[in-house]
Amino acid sequence: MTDFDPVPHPLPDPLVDLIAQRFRVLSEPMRIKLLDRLRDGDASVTELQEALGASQQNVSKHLGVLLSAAMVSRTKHGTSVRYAIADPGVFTLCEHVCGGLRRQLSELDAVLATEVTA
Amino acid sequence: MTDFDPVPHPLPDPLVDLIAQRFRVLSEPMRIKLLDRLRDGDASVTELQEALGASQQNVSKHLGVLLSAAMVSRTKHGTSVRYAIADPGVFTLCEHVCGGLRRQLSELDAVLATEVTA
DNA sequence: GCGTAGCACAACCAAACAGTTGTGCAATGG
DNA sequence: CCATTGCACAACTGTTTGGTTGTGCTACGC
Repeated sequence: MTDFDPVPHPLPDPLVDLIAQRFRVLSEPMRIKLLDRLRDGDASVTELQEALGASQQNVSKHLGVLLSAAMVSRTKHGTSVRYAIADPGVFTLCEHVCGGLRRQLSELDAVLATEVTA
Repeated sequence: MTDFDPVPHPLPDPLVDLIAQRFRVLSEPMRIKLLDRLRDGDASVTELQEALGASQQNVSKHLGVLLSAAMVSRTKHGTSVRYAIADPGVFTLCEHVCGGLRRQLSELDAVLATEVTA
């Protein structure tokens, strides 16, 4: 259940589109911030709005995108609505990206170092 | 060198922007296809163009984006230019995305199954 | 040199998208 | 009931961006 077949290669077109679409969902700073905030636990739209300092409509809109991608879950709770992380895998992705960024910085440092040494 | 500090939380704004920017680079099907093709080894613009069935200018443009993100490397080789994967980490990312997609499909199947059983 | 092949750059167009404004709607408290 | 709170939907706007077209530039073969 947790181990999968290797990813096909070359990637079939429909899969390519799905992958790109997934990345696109994560390509907005506000959505990253929302996910990062939800890492502390579920929250209402109002709470997220205050945490990010954005308009209520904008927050709702981005939450809608995340919900469509099934990255968050939506639960009506009285007069309020609580959003929560539905796919913790997104954090793994972010960590890998951060790792990649650090790698690039390290390489840049190395290049600059040799540059100076030379 | 290969193990890093944990990712800070909450994510500082500049880092959020970097992460989102990185994801944005990967949010285009054509760029995913280019990376997938380069997985077989380095290639010239013309080769990539023929492999993807796209225009030369468009391929060059997307390669430029990938190059700016340091995901590919560019090497002049005679009258031709060879592009190659510079950051193999992108494939890890793609695999994680694929894994997430499969998880979602599995869950969907499970839901449908209980739906039928009920 | 001269024509050609390989590639990148700039200008343009159309589509997608983020953000705001305005509004509708459901649930709660008085 | 009625006003208020919490949220989502729709329309609009400015910006971004993917793709095309046109062009310049560099390296090679003749």
